[in-house]
Amino acid sequence: MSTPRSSAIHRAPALELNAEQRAAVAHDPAAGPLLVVAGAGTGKTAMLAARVAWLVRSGVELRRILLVTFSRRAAQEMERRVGRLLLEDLGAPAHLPPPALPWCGTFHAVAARVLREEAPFIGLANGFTVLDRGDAEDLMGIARQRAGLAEGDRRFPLAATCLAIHSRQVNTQRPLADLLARAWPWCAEREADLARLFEAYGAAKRTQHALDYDDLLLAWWHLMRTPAPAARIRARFAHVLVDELQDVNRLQADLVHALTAGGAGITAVGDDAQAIYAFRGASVEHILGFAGRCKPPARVLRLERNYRSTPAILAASNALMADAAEGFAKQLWSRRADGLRPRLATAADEATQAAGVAEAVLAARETGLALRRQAVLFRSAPHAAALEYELLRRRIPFVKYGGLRFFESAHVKDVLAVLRWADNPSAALAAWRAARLVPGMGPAAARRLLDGGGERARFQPPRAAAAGWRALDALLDALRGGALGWPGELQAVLDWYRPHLERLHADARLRWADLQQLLALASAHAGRERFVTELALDPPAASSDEAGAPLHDEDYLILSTIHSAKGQEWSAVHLLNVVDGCLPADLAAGSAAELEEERRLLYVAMTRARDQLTLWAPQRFFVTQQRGWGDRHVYALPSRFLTPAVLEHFDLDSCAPATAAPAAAPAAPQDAEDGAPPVDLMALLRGPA
DNA sequence: CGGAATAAGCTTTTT
DNA sequence: GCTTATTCCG
Repeated sequence: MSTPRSSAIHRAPALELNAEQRAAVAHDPAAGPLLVVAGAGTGKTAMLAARVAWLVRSGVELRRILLVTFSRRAAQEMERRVGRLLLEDLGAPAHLPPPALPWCGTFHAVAARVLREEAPFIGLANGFTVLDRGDAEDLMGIARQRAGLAEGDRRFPLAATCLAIHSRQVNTQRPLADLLARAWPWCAEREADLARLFEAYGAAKRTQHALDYDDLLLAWWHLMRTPAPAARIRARFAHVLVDELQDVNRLQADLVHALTAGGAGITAVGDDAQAIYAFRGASVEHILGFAGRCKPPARVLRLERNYRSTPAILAASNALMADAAEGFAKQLWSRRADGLRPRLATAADEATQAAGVAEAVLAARETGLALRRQAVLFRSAPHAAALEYELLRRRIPFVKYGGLRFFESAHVKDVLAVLRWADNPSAALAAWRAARLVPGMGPAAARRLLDGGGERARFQPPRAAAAGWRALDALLDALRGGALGWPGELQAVLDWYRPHLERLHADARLRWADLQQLLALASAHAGRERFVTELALDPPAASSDEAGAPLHDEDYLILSTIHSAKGQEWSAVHLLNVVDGCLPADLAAGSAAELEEERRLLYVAMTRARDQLTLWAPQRFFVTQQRGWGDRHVYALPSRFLTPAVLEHFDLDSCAPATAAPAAAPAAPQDAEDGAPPVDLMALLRGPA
């Protein structure tokens, strides 16, 4: 494995901006809106932060600046950077707490805040709850069952699919029939039923005063079309800065324009080459057409000097995008020293790939490159399964972003449901979930409870459930009593839940450990109410992120889906499964547009690397995930995006099969011996794989 | 009515 | 492997 050169590590200058960046930072808002097309690694975040600081310096109050970012992670980063710049401006010592950006967050988080303030004016319950995706799915599932759609000889799409269709419809504002024909052709004949189901779903949300993610945007949008509140909101923000404009959907784009008159005071930033959220209703047309939609048309500036990657990595990335269809033409360049050529490593199979990555990561660490400055990226979460196993076996600590989340596991949801129910007695979903944990309480009894408005006092449990019900009832009373304190309340729920956990799950021990983590996480929050609401909008991004707080003192490797890696950078990047079927993904290779998005995904992944980039291509796969193939393996070809013109920029080599490791083969369960550290196989089996 | 056992379909990416 | 529907038994 090649070694990194420590001298090759550069930081984008935080204070010195280049001419293009300076022009963007100091663009006079009075001269009209501004669009900055900023390529990967061109110091976009530094520029945005500097612009906020510049606005403040020119007399704008912080609370009149709205900064919409794509993820909560990006919002925090922005807050940190702006804070630092403002402190410098003040000449204040760096250890002082930086000033907070009061209006900085995702579209959804900002929407929730705006709606809370405006709720009384638009007939929305002030204490509305926000449904996370799991909640929304459950609710859709209940509506689906109630509507009787599940019966009969024809299958009806699953709750999750229904929700996806509904969400797409809301976010693109297009007719249902259109969407079905395009993306879910096998559901087309159920159009009428789906429409009926969505009605019922909407009604259920209304009676519960609950908003799902899409409703947050939709309600905000309606608000902006109502003169009085719209005027109030517009008056509140003098400047609107929008990051990642290429990943905005129709509703969000409309919101951006609605927030200002003709685009006055808008600064939008994005890169059409990094658009990777079409599946969520995003479309590049919003960035491509942005300037023209503003009155007067927005000024367009480009940032093309890359501060992040070596020319060797940039050349490969540029070559990849040279094959792409249209967009803003740009060619990234860098003044860094050439650096190592990117590497394309072929491996016999995924286990060999995993071993190769682990060895490369360790070798780099030996040369002084900390684990957290390296990352392993992949298209979808299961691709990392073999690697996770290998890292556990070798005791290499890691944190994984994306994929199945901690808060989506059944046991965590159970516990949270009890807390939510205590928090809001009319939270039907929470009650529905929590009540059925009591043995003897089935769907019929739970429905009876809900039909009675969820009122516990007047509910008669089935005789078999009497004792269990009394315990739950007492627990809820205790939670509402407020004498337990926080996180004592959670502790009480856990004590109550433990026997149920053991009754319901064979792997109760592991799940119990998760719940202990939940407890650790909870102590960082102020109280039950805050914990429950904050969790719906901002669940920790990684499975062991905040939950595994002790890990933060140590060094650990980053594993992340490409989507979750957006806006991040690492010195060394490994990209797994750069193979047809994985990248591009089978499911996404249907249309030319989808294929282009897969190409951009590869581009995003490659441009995360500062100094070293390795693409991996295993040749043989055990296809457990695909239907019809059973346990057989399949031979894969390198990704179709690796054309000869692209490969010119790579060094090719093949990774020998793992040396001493029959252990690495996923099909061999007999390797618990040989002095290797005990591996938590169950954790893996329970994981996203 | 409740619940265990069985059968069958379904699996990307995220706020 | 997961969820969901169905079947059968107490």
